Amino acid sequence: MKELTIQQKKVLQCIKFYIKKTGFPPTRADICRELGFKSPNAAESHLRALEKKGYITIENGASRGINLTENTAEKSQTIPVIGLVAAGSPTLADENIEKHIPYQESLFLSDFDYFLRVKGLSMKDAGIMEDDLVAIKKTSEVRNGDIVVARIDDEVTLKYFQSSGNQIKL
Amino acid sequence: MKELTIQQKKVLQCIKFYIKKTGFPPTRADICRELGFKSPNAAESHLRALEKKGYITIENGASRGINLTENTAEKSQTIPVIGLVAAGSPTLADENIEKHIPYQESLFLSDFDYFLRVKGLSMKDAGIMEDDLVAIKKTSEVRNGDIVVARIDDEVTLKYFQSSGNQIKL
DNA sequence: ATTTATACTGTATATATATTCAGTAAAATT
DNA sequence: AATTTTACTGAATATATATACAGTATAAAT
Repeated sequence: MKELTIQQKKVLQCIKFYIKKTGFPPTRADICRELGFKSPNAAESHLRALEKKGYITIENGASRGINLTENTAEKSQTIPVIGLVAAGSPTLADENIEKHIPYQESLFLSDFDYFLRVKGLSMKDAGIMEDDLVAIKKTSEVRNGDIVVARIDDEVTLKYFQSSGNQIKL
Repeated sequence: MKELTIQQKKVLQCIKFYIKKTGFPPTRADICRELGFKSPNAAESHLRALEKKGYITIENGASRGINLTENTAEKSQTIPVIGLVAAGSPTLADENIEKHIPYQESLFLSDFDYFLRVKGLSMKDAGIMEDDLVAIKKTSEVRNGDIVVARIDDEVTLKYFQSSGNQIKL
């Protein structure tokens, strides 16, 4: 992704801050007010630059039609731990988020969205044992041999992904 | 917090859905389009009712100035857990529901209707073990290879779905 | 019995807002 | 050296949008 200039970073920060504060994106005039610009075109130009560089998308014609791109959207500081299945212990099953672990980016090579606690031994051949934590990343591309959180008829389990022609084998 | 009417719930759901989809709140016209209203005042009235009952706040004069209240935004729905019974189809009847567990929409890519607790080891090759929870979605289309909740002679089990011509193989 | 809330249609309008056009000027890129 | 990008001011405008006003009708609350 292309680098941002200092001013563009300020505008992006301004958008994030505004959304956090009000719950909806700013207008051009709002950005001008926050950053001291005197012409709405100053904001407009920066927005188009941010769009061009892939940090935001703009819905043309719509007011406040600014949308942060996925990688731009602010990452939560803590990573939720979710129990995949609740076998046995009913006390733990009462909450599906077991806890939050503070997220330190440097600890992991790749980034991910949440931890999943493994129940059952279905993946023991892959070295994933019961109560292990699995880092899950939401993505749209899958390659053969990947271990995925599979949704079959909208049921959720961990599977190998194997696609051969039309068929998908799990 | 005051109870919402069915229509007001629909409007609130509509707002949530719109924000999730686009990243910013809907206009009155957007709500009308989504829910089939023919007058922007229909949306306006509902919004004012939702504001009065404390589910949203409205910034007067601002376009798309709708903000979900903390209570409204973080309110996690609960989904029922149903035990897989030997005979008869699983229903959402109260006597079949083991418990409700809090459900956070953002954690799963798709939505589903209820959890089913697995009894028996018929699907152990697919990695579905006893006491696992399976997320079930009520649907009318089934594809080959899907795992479905099958009912054969009043017995409910999980099966692979395999259709070849007229025959259905499980 | 009267008031209030719900649930709309339909019209109208002030203004909030995006967006274009015309400039100026410096910095970065080719 | 020429072009593009950055970084704005300032004015103008079409339209997107909130919002008020005038109705109709039913249900719920007081």
